[in-house]
Amino acid sequence: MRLSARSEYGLLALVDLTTAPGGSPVAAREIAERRGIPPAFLEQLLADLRRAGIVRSTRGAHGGFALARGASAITALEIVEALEGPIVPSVCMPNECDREGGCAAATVWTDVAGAVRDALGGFTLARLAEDQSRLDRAPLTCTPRRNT
Amino acid sequence: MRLSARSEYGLLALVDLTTAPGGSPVAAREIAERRGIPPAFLEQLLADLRRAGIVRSTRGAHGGFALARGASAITALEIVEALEGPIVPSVCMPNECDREGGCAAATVWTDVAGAVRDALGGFTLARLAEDQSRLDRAPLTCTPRRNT
DNA sequence: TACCATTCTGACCCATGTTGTCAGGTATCA
DNA sequence: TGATACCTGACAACATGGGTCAGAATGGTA
Repeated sequence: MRLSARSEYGLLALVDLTTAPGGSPVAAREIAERRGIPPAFLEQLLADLRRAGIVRSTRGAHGGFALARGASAITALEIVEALEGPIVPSVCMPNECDREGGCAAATVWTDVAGAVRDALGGFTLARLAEDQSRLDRAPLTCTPRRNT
Repeated sequence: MRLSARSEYGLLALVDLTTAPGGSPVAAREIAERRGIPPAFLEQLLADLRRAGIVRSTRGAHGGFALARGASAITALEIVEALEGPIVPSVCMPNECDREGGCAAATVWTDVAGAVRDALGGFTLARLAEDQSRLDRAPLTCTPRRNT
């Protein structure tokens, strides 16, 4: 029962973008270095976030990424779903279960999915960036599971 | 963001045990056949559930498994945690994050974990069994992701 | 126009986890 | 004593996740 590192990296990168001054784009490599994220991997994530309309990109020299909307209009739910697909805690969901009426387990998974969506939807990127800057002045280096 | 088939199978098997008459033990193979669960795999799950104190087993002829407690005293949370380990949605949880104060992402994962635990804790095995018998009279055959 | 910075895309690799299977051991009852 | 059924550990096949790499496309800048 866990989210992948994609969500972790994505949230960190977007918090980074939120604190970037003005609307000037930030290069992926710059974010990657600051946050300790593998650069090539981060590019993939940013591409997904762009396709989801969360981020906009400008190519060429002095290009990079910037938020497509205000940070208070972006929720953690959007980010996670953009990076991991829809929140579906099990294979046997109501409409995919072999049984017509669904089985009792399906109602459990539906409730869990709703709870997760509610929890994630309660966080805006603006709040996260605020929390972050309150947590520390030093550069953020939350580096989960780096293989040495 | 999903639970594995272990939880699915475990819930189905325990619902099956709940509706078993009296306290007489039910053989694992019997449950497996009725629910369409691979027998040897189910044995592993039942062993985990026994170690978690959710189920008690009696060996030998006419042996089998039965609930260790009343069905209203067993929650879906217990079952899922027994089969999949603790609900930890990400690697970077408060106490495991490299940063001392934790990063902003950690608070998100903590909230999500709490929401999932609450949702799962809201379901008792008794309610699930009741839901199930209300859903159908026919034998339950919720068979997720059978290969062919 | 030529060059460079940067995004973009797809293919690929490796480690790990999931979903089982199998063989044999052990306890209990008839 | 034999049949039944749990118990345990090893193992195999497959899917997924995490990450790398090469190269193409695009747009600023000199």
